[in-house]
Amino acid sequence: MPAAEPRFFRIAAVMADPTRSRMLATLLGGEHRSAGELARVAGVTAQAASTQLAQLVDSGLVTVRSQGRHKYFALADAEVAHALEALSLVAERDQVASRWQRPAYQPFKQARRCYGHLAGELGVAQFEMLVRCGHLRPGACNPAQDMELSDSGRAWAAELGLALGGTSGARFAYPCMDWSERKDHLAGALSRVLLEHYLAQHWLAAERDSRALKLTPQGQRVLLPMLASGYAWLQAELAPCLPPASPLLSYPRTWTRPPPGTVLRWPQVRIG
Amino acid sequence: MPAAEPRFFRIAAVMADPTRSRMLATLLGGEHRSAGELARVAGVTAQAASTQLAQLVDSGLVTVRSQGRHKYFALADAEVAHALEALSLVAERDQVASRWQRPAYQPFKQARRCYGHLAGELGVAQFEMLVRCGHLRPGACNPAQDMELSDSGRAWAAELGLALGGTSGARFAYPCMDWSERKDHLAGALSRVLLEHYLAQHWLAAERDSRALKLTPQGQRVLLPMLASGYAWLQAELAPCLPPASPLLSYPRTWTRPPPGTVLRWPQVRIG
DNA sequence: ATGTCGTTTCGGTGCACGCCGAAGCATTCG
DNA sequence: CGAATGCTTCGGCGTGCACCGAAACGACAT
Repeated sequence: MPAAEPRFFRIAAVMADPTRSRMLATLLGGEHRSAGELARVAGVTAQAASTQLAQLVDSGLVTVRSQGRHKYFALADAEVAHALEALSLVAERDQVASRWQRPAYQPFKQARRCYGHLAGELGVAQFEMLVRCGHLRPGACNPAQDMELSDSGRAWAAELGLALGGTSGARFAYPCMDWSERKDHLAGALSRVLLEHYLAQHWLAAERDSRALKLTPQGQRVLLPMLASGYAWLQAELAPCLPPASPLLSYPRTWTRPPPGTVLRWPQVRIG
Repeated sequence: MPAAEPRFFRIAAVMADPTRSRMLATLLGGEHRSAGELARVAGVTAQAASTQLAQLVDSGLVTVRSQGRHKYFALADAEVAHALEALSLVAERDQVASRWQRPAYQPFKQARRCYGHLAGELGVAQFEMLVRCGHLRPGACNPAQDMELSDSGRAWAAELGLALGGTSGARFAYPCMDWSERKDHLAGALSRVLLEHYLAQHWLAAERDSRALKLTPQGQRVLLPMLASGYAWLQAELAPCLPPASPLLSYPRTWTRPPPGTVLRWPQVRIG
């Protein structure tokens, strides 16, 4: 007798088409996109896109919102995003060294959206800075997966001018494996607010039709040292298991490893 | 211009076939299976199975080992298992209430293998017991994802007669989202040793051609109260967000919630 | 109203691929 | 050695499905 029918293959089948996968990869940024945009990004005619999008919606991977004569599509939820990331992690397994060094993928590797939060080298740097500085720690009620801000973390957020009011409902903060870096970055409501803040401050700029994010000159001055500072001594510490460094993070490193047990605080950054 | 070609769709395509998905689901148990076994489980002829298995190997999802005239297949690594679990999590989203209550899926929901470790209700109970009793805590070097045994945890393991020698190399312990329970269970080397121990003690018995695990009468007497005890007050505490209880875990609950901060120890269990 | 734009439906084409039966190699055993 | 077992390769069949062109539908604009 054959085994109990697994159900995941239906979901896999929806993800298994190049056109649909391009659409999903675009939506993985976490923004809403119209059917036309997605058709263009996927490189097919509008008719084809319409059919594929209908399948994505039927399967529950994607949600739609009609607005006038437009239709806006978005990933259904974080679990879908997570599944896509997990697949990418497997798919890019052997590619870490080669693929990511090709110039076309550099912006993507450096910083990109991942379901509304910051991923890539900058995302990993952000996460490690927060954890290593003691701003972020395992949550009290679910220490296995959820994270929470410490006192110093809340101070850091306040200093940054972050509005943490509207973060109820969704999970606040949790680690998410980054498939280009193969290390964790930060996911959850906190991370979304952070990215929105970075964009509002014009430290990062969104590329059209892409999940890639570009560091602006102001970002180079303010954001990069903030995130990379925690990364500097980290990189020295973890050197053996790190992939070759990207030029992006070869920012002057002035920080030295603090004595163990020290709770670090990000040095005063005044935002104009 | 079309977007950068995502690569995950190739992996998804391999998982998207019913036959291959049945094979993968079987291998998700973590054991090696011969081509013939997999053909039988998938309900196809040997030729068809051979073709599909070749694709699974080519794609890197599965590894092979030849032994005489047999070929033994296994999942390539934990990342593949993780991707399959993540897909299942999406695929079973709406099914939690209905599907899992059908009698045919009960044994599967109660206890099963997940890449060599214990999953299902028992797996979740085990994880929550370990965390809530203070035996397992966030790891020192990677608090975000890895876990480690506390002193009480090591004592508990020693008491159980666990051999933790051969657990170097692979990740020691980390949480893994259970797609039938939608809560974490324990993954990693520790978890594998635990499951092997349970099987060696004949507390759990493996089903043929299936990932389902069956609680033996001895298991009901010894293992179930050990795992469910931590679950008892937990269930009361988390009642609002818990799915309807399974008959499996309606074991008499004698434990009450300890005062906060208490480090719990599993009461003496002497194993004959 | 008429035109424009974004999206959908229809009919038809072509390719990819999963299956089986039969035959072909290996390995093990009597 | 020949028979049995486990797996693989080959040829052919059938189906599913992604695509396009053409046409239709709806919302908005002038």
